[in-house]
Amino acid sequence: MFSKACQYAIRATLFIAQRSLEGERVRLKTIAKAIDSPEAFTAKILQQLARNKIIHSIKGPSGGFEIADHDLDTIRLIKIVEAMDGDQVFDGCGLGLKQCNAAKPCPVHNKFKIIREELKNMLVTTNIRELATDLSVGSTVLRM
Amino acid sequence: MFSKACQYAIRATLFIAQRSLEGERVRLKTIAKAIDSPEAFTAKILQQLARNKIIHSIKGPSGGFEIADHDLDTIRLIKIVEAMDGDQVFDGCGLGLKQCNAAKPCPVHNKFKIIREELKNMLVTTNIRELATDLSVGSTVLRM
DNA sequence: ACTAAAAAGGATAAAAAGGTCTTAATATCA
DNA sequence: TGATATTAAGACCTTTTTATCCTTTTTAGT
Repeated sequence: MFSKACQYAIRATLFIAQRSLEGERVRLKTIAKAIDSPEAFTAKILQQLARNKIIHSIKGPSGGFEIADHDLDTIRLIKIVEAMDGDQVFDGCGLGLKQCNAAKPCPVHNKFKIIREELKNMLVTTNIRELATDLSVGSTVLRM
Repeated sequence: MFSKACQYAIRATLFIAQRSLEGERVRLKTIAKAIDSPEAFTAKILQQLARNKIIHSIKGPSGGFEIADHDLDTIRLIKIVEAMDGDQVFDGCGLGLKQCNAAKPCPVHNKFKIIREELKNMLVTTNIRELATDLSVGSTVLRM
């Protein structure tokens, strides 16, 4: 469904969010260990998230990554997915047909449409605070 | 959502099905042109579909590909998707977590679950005759 | 100012996906 | 039976994705 980079990005964002709720800033190494991802690759992903204003990065000793409290409410899952994978997940034809649209639908157009719309809706309505809070309450882990 | 190979596979299968409805057998070249896919790559995909008993291949002059009439009803979209992409599309965690399940769900588990189930349900209930018939009735094309 | 700790960025490598080409196998038909 | 048309199969190439490594930049603390 999503690229590996996108999956790491969501896991990393949730972990940072959870720590940000507690007022803590986290370093790359900590994040990579926590979400069980390759450290160097994760660094690239965090850069991309920072460029897209999804997380905030601080250089230097005692630096790291954090998410401002008010961003926890405004940042939705879709923002992460779009930053990493673009929008071809929910837009575009399920069969890869460029000319497929409501006026000239491919045979599975309408069947896919419903699912894509639900997926998009879910991503648009889910914010980071909600997920991070769930994460803190439950015993769930972001590792593999 | 699906790999390119899977998209080509669905398009090819639908095209073959449509022709099979008319009692016609189609050659690789015809298929590749009809669905606008690279010929050599399509050949490989057709082999895979044949090995998975989704289509039937006939060698030699006047050979080609076809789908037996009764198969048009029994073959569902999911069979194609599973043959090409495996089952990680609807099974497996949206965040790539191996340990994620209902007992120990990741934060987005339940949100994804609904969508995955609907996707799977759609693929399980959609058969090839239905789609091929739609294709014949409408003016829609399988090309890009 | 100096040092150490952190992220940023560039170059490169490995793996997977996407795609091509050549040869073999098989079937038809003169 | 032999020539030919067609798919099958596997080797090979290309591009994209995933991943690593090394150097540079920034910054806090001393």
